[in-house]
Amino acid sequence: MRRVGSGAAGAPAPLDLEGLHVEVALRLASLDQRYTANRRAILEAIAHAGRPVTIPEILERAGGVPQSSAYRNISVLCEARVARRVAGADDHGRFELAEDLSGHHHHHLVCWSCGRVTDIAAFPRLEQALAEAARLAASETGYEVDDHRIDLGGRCPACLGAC
Amino acid sequence: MRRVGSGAAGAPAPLDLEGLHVEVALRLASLDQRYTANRRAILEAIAHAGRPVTIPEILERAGGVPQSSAYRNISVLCEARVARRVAGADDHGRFELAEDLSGHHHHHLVCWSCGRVTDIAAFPRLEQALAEAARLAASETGYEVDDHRIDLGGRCPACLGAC
DNA sequence: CTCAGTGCAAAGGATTTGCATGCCG
DNA sequence: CGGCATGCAAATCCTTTGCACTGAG
Repeated sequence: MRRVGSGAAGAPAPLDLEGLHVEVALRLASLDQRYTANRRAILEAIAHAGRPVTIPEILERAGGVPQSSAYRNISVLCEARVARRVAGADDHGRFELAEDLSGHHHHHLVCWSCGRVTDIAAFPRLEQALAEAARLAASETGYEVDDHRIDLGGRCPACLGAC
Repeated sequence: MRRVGSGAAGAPAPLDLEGLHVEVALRLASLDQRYTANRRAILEAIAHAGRPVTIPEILERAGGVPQSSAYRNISVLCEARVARRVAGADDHGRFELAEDLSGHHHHHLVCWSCGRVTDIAAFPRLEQALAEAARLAASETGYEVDDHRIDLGGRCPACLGAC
């Protein structure tokens, strides 16, 4: 589990767990939701992964949380804008910490062979061009554009090796 | 490589169905696959949609094709690089014609409220910045990057109205 | 005490697969 | 002919839900 693009090994973005929990509790509270042990476990599993994780991965990392609770709580965390659902190569749910909590805007590098997803840092130039494109697209289509996703696709080193 | 159609910017390029079928047959043949009636029906359904469609939508448009055949054939068409799977707001499969067949590189505008996906034209500046980002990401991660996807997210006019 | 959260099990949907048959090459 | 493609049905897999129970406020 490594992050690409920011910080030293192990502790990339200054993830202040304590502050994180406080903020999460706050956001949950605003929806009249509690910050329970299960939710903490799931939140930490996601926060520590450093890349989008699937439900099975969350279950492994959050040990002891039943599947149904994981699904239910992930859903709550997403509603509270604490987590975010992202799509990988396959059509199975992957989740990551909300960007305003993880502290760094990033995009994804997806291996279309094994489905692995790696975070990559955002590029200012890219963001700028994208913002412009979003404005134009919004005015052309009438959509209210408030988010974007950039995924690069390819094959990861492991899959390249297994060629 | 061939390009089908000659459309001006904005309007969907008029699809040359005949040439399209020839090219598709060719790509299938290279995988020792036949271009059967079902596959034609599915291909045309996708080609005419002008935006990523779900399996149910394909079934409607391709009338008479059984679900299992649709799934199996979509899979084959994707392997043959004739179709492409794209992810929408939910985690259900959406498919579109390969870009080198539809003739215009584009991105997607996804409504996270109703799941609708609208094609939007690509922006040169964005593509350029993206290419640069891809190069850098590849060298940092060891991935072989050969594809990208940009999705803008927001709410479509209909959903904005239903607010 | 009350209500949100929990956990189990069963339900639901989408997607995949086994198998006998049909059709193209 | 031989093998790929087909259709149907059954199997799988991921995800959601119903319901009774537990725990925090």
